[in-house]
Amino acid sequence: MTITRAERRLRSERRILDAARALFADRGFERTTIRAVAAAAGVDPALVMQYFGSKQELFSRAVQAVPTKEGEPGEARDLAGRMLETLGMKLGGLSPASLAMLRSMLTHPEAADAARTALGGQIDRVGAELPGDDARLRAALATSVLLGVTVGHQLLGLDPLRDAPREEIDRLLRPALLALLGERE
Amino acid sequence: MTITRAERRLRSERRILDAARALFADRGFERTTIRAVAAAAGVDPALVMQYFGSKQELFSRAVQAVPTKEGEPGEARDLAGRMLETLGMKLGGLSPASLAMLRSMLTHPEAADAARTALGGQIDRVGAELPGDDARLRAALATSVLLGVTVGHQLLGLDPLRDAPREEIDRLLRPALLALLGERE
DNA sequence: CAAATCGCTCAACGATTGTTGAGTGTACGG
DNA sequence: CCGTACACTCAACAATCGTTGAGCGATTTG
Repeated sequence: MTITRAERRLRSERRILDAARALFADRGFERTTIRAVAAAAGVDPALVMQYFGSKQELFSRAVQAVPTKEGEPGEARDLAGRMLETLGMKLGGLSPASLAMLRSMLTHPEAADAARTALGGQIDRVGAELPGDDARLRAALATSVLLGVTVGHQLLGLDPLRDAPREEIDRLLRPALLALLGERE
Repeated sequence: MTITRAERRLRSERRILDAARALFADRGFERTTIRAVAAAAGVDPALVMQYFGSKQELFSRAVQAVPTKEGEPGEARDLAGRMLETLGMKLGGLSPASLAMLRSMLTHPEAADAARTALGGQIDRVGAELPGDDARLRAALATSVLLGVTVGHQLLGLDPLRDAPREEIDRLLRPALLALLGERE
């Protein structure tokens, strides 16, 4: 029942990271102040600096995705289904870390780099499974399509998307994705 | 050859607006400082305030789209073609005003409102031309699809999209759009 | 031609921000 | 049980930001 010192530290660090993720996710990098993160974590602003060194470093740490365990429940077999899962169009939605990155990707250079890297990885992975010499372009378009729906749904909150059940979105999106990926499968 | 006083004022106002649009478009609202806008326009920061009242008001004015003349050259007849044109996937790309709005839409509340309004209008317009009771959802998805490609292409600069000629993107995107809009036409 | 008007600049204020260094109290190791 | 180490706070600094009010000089007006 006694809480060791190292444990206290880890606990504080996690509370700060959680608060930072939440704030970064719904206000973006610039509008999120270290003081606000500290307040939300019930901690002094100086402690945040002491643990993470700078606001930028805090952001980087907050955005680092918790390693997704391979072979999750819904595990889809076809490429389109896997893509729909990856970008959170199914199941419970995106992680706070991903949302934080997406929220700032248009206005914060480091977030843009992270987004380019993440999306680039997805593009390469999908492109490798497609035939033809426009495979990469098709993959990039398919990834951008899901990015757009995610942005419209999770970040902008477009009414028709917010109101629609996720399976309905999935159902309408799948044929479009298949058309993009080359009509095969 | 003499420049009247009113003319000088209009000229300065336009230079400020142009500079503001350019800076808002590539750094977003928060990272764009009034001092930077003034410097780019060759003017004192106080003048910007005097003309526009506040940074927010400057942003609103800078984002106001120049009224698009109806019936432009490329004038496409089918719905998919018109959508592709509207979101700048064809021709010369988006206006600086639109880019400025899109750049800030995830992090600046007023820009988000503007984006929701603009995209909502497009959704209504497209949805009105579709049959079925999921018309609005289909329209919202189609609009989000183009939003995603625009974001990936113009704002994030994803390599495969940057390198591809616009007609190629158009060619690959059209079947996907048609699949989303209901397979008709 | 005198006076009012107007485009425009200068200098500064107040608030907020990220960041820092000194200090405090308590768990820890010997 | 004592001294060290460490989690944590307090107070402040320096820079930057949006914003303001006074003032200058040229142009317009009567």
